[in-house]
Amino acid sequence: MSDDATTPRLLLLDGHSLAYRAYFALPAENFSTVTGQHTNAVFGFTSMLINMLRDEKPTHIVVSFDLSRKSFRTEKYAEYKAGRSETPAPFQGQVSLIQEVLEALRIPVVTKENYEADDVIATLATQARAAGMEVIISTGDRDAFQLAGEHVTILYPVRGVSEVWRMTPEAIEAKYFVPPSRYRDKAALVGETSDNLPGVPGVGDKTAAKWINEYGGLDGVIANVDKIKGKAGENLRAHLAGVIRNYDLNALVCDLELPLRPEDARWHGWDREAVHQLFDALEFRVLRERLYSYLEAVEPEAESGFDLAGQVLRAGAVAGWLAEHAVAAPVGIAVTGTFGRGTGQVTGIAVATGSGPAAWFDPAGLDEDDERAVAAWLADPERPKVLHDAKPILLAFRAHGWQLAGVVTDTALAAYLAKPDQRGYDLTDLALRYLKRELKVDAPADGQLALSFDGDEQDTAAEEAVMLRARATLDLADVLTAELSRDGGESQRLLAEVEQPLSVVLAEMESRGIAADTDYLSELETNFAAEVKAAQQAAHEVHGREFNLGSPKQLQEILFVERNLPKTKKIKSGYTTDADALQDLFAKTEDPLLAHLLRYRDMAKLKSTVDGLLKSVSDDGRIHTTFNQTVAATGRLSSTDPNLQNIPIRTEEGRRIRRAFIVGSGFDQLMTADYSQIEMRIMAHLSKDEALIAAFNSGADFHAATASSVFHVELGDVTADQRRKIKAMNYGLAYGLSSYGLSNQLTISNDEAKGLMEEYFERFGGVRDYLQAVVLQAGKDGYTATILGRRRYLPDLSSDNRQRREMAQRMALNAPIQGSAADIIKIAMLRVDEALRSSGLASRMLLQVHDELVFEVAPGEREALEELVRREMGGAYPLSVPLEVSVGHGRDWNGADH
DNA sequence: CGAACAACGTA
DNA sequence: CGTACGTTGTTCGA
Repeated sequence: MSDDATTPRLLLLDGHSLAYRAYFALPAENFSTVTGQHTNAVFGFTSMLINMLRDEKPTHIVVSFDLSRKSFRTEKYAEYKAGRSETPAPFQGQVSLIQEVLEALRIPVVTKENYEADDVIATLATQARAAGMEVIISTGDRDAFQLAGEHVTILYPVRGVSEVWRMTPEAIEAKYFVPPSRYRDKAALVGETSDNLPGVPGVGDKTAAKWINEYGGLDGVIANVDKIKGKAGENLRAHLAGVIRNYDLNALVCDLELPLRPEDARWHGWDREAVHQLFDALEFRVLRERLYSYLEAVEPEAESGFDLAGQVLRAGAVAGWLAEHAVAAPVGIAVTGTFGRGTGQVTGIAVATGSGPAAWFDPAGLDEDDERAVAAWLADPERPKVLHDAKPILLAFRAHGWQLAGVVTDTALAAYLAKPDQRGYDLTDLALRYLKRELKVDAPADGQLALSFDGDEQDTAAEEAVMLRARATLDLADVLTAELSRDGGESQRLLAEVEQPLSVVLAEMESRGIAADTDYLSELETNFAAEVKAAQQAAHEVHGREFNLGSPKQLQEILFVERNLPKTKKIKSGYTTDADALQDLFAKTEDPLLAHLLRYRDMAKLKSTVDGLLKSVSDDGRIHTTFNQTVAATGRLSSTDPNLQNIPIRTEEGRRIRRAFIVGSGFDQLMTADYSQIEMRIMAHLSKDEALIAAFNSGADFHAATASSVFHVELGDVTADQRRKIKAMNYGLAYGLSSYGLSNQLTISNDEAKGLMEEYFERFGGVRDYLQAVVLQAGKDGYTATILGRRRYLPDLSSDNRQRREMAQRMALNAPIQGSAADIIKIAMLRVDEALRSSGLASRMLLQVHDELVFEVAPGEREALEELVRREMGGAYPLSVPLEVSVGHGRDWNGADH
């Protein structure tokens, strides 16, 4: 029953006692800040506390401290705890620091004049038991053992700060031979050196226990004192007064008047910002990580209510409200509406101030003054705003005719930079995680929200919810800004100087879209559909009956059972039928069904791609993708609805789809500009490998140049096969390629692949050293970083599971390279955008495909645009090798290839 | 009807 | 047993 998750668990700590233990367990000279403050006791105490939070999962916590060395016990017996040495100098001041830690963690501290911490703990433990709570007590003072019971456990620190003994009644009885209820009796007889309470000479735990158990407690021992024989008996009679005094003094007081009841000590979590600042000051790096990783894993407990002075503004009231509340201090903005495809419609706008007032208004219900005021406010870069995921909102505002400027924090982008591996960055989730605030309140309970609106009785729950989101966004910005500042400002700069400005550029690109030739797409669709049908019929004919070629399940049955073909690689549901495997099978068996099947797959894929594109053409004849800025853990963008970053290019038939992306009216042609081998260039830069850098600086074909090095042949003598193999290596390196993988891809033996890799690293040893160093460093830091300091956390690097660990290692190899490439093209996009703006060119940027940018060229601007783009892309970031840009022009995306 | 899986397009 | 994505289609269980 004590495991019942609903039973409240109270953790009681003796602050002084634990701090003192920590002080002697950790060498003071190893724990001090730059200012000379010793922190060993603070560190040890906090470490013990975190462990107990983790292991005991208390719902309620109280820490008690002794107020001074004097107490009612010293009044009774002046020698009590006398003889203790003076408090060591390095311990001075650490208790107050511990209290600061507790304050930041929002853990209450209770003290009582004239009593010791143990008495406070005994009182709270007694009250908590009466209230049905589980109690966990941690103290280095053994007197507390008398409190142990079925629902009261003592954690007694031993050896350093990381080990405690769980002193259950059974453990106490096993160690001292008496139950907790007789612990006082035993302690009175044996004495307690640390309290300066001498016991009976020659009497230890065993003798005392024997007497106690024989006579039924200390009372019985005293009553029968004359019956006890021997030297021990004599000593007992000689020291009986001391024993009685000990018994009197070691009683814990269980009925103190305290300012707080156990029920009031429910732990609602911590002040993230305060912890951040305090741990910064204390220089607790590791401890902070431990605390964060534990506390963030805990299911947050939502705040039940939240004060917000919100009002629904009617037409004519908006201008005034904004003038009063949305001026110099940042406000949070949340909107409702529909978004996507480069546009949007806003149906409601909420604005929340940090001080409390919030408002909601309907953008369709504004009078002329309001409309002007809202437009001026939104467009004013000097009136700061905080939004969650500003891009779609910006697009919806634009559709309304409003410009948006002055976005100081986009909390979605901030949360992404803080933890780029998250599934999503939904405001509701973030509010719960970072603010412990529940936003999904359909019908707020009474008194949760003071909402004043004049006039008509109406349901305002929806408006309240949006205002709460606006406020949460504002509050989230503070927390995330603090979070991103932990690395010395690099992340904050990445946010303010790259991601946030980029979101505006992306919004423009989405808004523009790219012109599509729908007639041509329809024609393609018909063509591919016919090919699909032909391949399907041929397949059915060969096999002699109809079946669903699109069903891997049916396919397995047909291939491996009915046609009895050799088994392929195992997958969860049997054996794979993927293209690689079918190719292999065809090479082995020449079964004509396989050829038709492969043809079917190709055509069906192309057809579905064309179908998707046709469906996504907007009324303006253009396709408006959505660039997602918070999805890829490495820092890349992604493209959805439709995905324009995976339009076929490798096969001739696939390339036909690219011809459907055409130059729009009013423009002359499309231009593409892409970085050549940017990832290998980054590899050269980061690894500082002289040979690799030289290969790039030679200006020759990169794969041929590296192949000539590896195979020790002249550049002109590199064979196509040699180049092909080294090209595969070059690309594979950045992915953590194994010799097995390489042999698979090149269809060569594992030994040959191994030899190839050895030869490669023989010539490019710096690359191998770099890759090893990256994984090692990531293991130490817990994260990788790009050239702009974009982090990716990889906790699995220390996983016990080999598969997970090796996966994390490959991610660690790839993330700095792929991510730095993403950094560079993002900078390039910002530079190009700015240069286009300042040069007054009418040409426009339309798409980004990881290392490629697609432009629409305005009449007569071909040369100027090319020059501008080459300059801005090429100079985006200085590497130790040139950033080469290749450019192509054409009427369509295929023709603009190069 | 949504989740999971397989397959496959891109960099 | 090579990284990062998104989309389509099928299958399966709620």
